[in-house]
Amino acid sequence: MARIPVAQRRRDFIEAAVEVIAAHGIDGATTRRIAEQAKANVAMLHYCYDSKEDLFADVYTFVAGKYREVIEGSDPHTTLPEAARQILRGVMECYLESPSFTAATFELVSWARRQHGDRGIAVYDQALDTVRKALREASAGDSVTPELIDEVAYVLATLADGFGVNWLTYGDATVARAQMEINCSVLDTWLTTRLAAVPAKA
Amino acid sequence: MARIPVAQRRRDFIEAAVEVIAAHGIDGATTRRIAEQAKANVAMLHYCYDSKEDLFADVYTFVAGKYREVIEGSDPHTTLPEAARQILRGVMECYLESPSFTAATFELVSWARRQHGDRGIAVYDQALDTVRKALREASAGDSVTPELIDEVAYVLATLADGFGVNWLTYGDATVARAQMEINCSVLDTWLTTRLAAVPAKA
DNA sequence: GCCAGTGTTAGTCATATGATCAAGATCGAT
DNA sequence: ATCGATCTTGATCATATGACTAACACTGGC
Repeated sequence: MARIPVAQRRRDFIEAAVEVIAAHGIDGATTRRIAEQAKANVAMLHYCYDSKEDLFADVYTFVAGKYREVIEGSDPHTTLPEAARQILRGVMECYLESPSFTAATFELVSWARRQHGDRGIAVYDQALDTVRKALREASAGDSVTPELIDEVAYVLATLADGFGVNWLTYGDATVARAQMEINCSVLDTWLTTRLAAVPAKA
Repeated sequence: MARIPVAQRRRDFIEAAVEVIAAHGIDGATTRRIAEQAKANVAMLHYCYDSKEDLFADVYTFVAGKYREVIEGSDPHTTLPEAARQILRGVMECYLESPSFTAATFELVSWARRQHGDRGIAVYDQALDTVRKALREASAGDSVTPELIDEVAYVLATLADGFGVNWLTYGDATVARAQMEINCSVLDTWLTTRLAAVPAKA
């Protein structure tokens, strides 16, 4: 009987939950399945968490945290277009790296829309906000309008989401890599044109 | 007691199913809920359809049909960029017009990924294929490589999917309209640059 | 008044769920 | 070696919900 401290067990359950949500959807993510995935047992799950809800709360913060990590990971001392590029690439790379994370996130957001519960929308919202903040910091010098920041953030989200849906649907990493490049070039061409339209608006 | 012929009833059930799938996900789309939404009862559903599966089959073809309709709706005698523009706008307009259809489609595709069952992926696949065909027809004269067609089709899908996710998540039609315009301009700038790179490749 | 198509009520049966418990196993400090 | 705290387990509960059905009731044309 391998004795594992509760803290580690909790982490295991969170990871397992992500995996199960990716594979079976939120509704299919039952305590039994999660326990099995975590190589534990239903009673163990309730030993670590009072309820399924409690576990899921941890899953939300885990997912949100990973987004923050990836988005803030880009170096802050750069230009707006460079920051945008890095964020988009970072997120897509992260999706590519972990299909389960990607799928779980999409399930979460989709589930949040159905329920009125705002936790899942919060994930999307927080991520977008982090993006905006990062973009704002990168373009600190060249007074850029908040509207433009919003626009860039939205385009980033769109390209990342579109990439995610396609990658999840087809599941072919080679194809996905190619499409990652396409998305980057789409962002690039649009950004140059868009920024040229508002040139160094002092 | 309003007597309604079976054919009409079937149509009602299909529409009801779309609504329920949008609101509760595929797993939450139970016969009870669908029947209730269709202002009928479970037994009536089984009077029109042998099984839930049978009804769902009709739902798939309904959704796939709507995509084909929208995509092929654009007039065929035009240029590649114009066709691309029209398709993207058409699809986004269609999403905007019917959130339930949009949500149901995304649920379907997501569900298809989870199951191994290919029916949902088929919807995505068919739609992409229809797009490719439409683009090919539009650019019939100016010998365009199949690779370029694929690329444009993918970008269209990405922008449409990204739009869909955002629109579903926030549900604000005013915002969505603005973002529709942004997506169109993204497509435009990218397409011009992309096509300029391969100028009239005779 | 009959009969085929249409509509309803009230169930059956099977399965899966989240949650909990009592009992045991293991460990670390004393 | 012992003892309390920490982990682990299989079994069980109460309940909800699912798809599907059987048997009966209404309607309207003939």
